[in-house]
Amino acid sequence: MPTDIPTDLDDEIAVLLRRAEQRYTTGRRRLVAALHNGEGPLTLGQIMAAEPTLPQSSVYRNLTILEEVGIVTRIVTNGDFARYELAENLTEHHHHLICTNCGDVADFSLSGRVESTLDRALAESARTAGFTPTAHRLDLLGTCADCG
Amino acid sequence: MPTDIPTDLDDEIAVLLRRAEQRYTTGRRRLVAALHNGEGPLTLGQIMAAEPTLPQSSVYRNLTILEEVGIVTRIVTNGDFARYELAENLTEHHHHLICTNCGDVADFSLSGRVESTLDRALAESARTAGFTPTAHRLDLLGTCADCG
DNA sequence: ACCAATAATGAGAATCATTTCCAAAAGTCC
DNA sequence: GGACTTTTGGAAATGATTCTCATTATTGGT
Repeated sequence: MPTDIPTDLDDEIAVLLRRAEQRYTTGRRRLVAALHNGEGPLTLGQIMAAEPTLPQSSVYRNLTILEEVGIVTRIVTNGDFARYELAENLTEHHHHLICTNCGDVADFSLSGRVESTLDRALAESARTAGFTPTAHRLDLLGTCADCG
Repeated sequence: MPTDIPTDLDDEIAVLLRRAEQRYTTGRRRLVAALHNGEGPLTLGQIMAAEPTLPQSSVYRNLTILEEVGIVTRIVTNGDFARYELAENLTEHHHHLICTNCGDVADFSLSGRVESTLDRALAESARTAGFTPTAHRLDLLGTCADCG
């Protein structure tokens, strides 16, 4: 479980934090590492399992700060707790497979062709509604491989 | 504010409830009416504003029951509270415009052509991941007309 | 319509993920 | 190194949602 972050990702995060006058402390780096290591967005419990010595209150606080700075995205799928992942600026545009049985969430991507068809259609719908879009979010609900 | 439900919708809901050995009481009908009247998914507060005499605990309890029966869908966009709307079986397939400023949620739809392009692409992604899809969920995030 | 049996209601208490407090520890800058 | 500012961590507070349980409504049989 080497909590490693690629150097360029680490640097990018350092810049974002500095720009917001926030420090890139050891605890925050370990938190980022846990998110980077996980496949798909993680619950608080999963983060704490990966980094058991980080205190809960600090994890919550830092997740909030990292979200404000644009390093972390908080998502609420449907269950009782939130999940956190690195923001798309720092990773790649992707979507989520949400298992309605066990609650687990995995990532997937669509082809660029489908994405742009979608983006065009969404832009059109937004314009009609006088809505200024900044991002979209697409989830597929169903049963994951483990839940058969 | 005539809390009216179209007869066929009302009948359909009655059938779903009876099938689940649940009663279609006055309180539940008023709850359904509030959801039907609202444009877009409503928070508990918005429901209570529309039907101030319904007690909170009953609203919560009935929302849960109606969700289990497949009459209501609970969605959590990102804020601190859940929102509720009539299930798609009873309405029409649609998506949500989520204002990241004021938190309000409005409905919109895509053309059948875009929807089927999307469905095909999603089915393919799901198969690759060994995932059995049952539905998809697509949100557009941004700023609503009111928030300029 | 009336009765017994069963399900739903309502007011408040309990739950639990998340936030907040604040004194102690760490980082920053000169 | 020292003063200053930010972060930390443990524990207490918050607040949306859920549960409890005595009371009330609804149903089906007669």
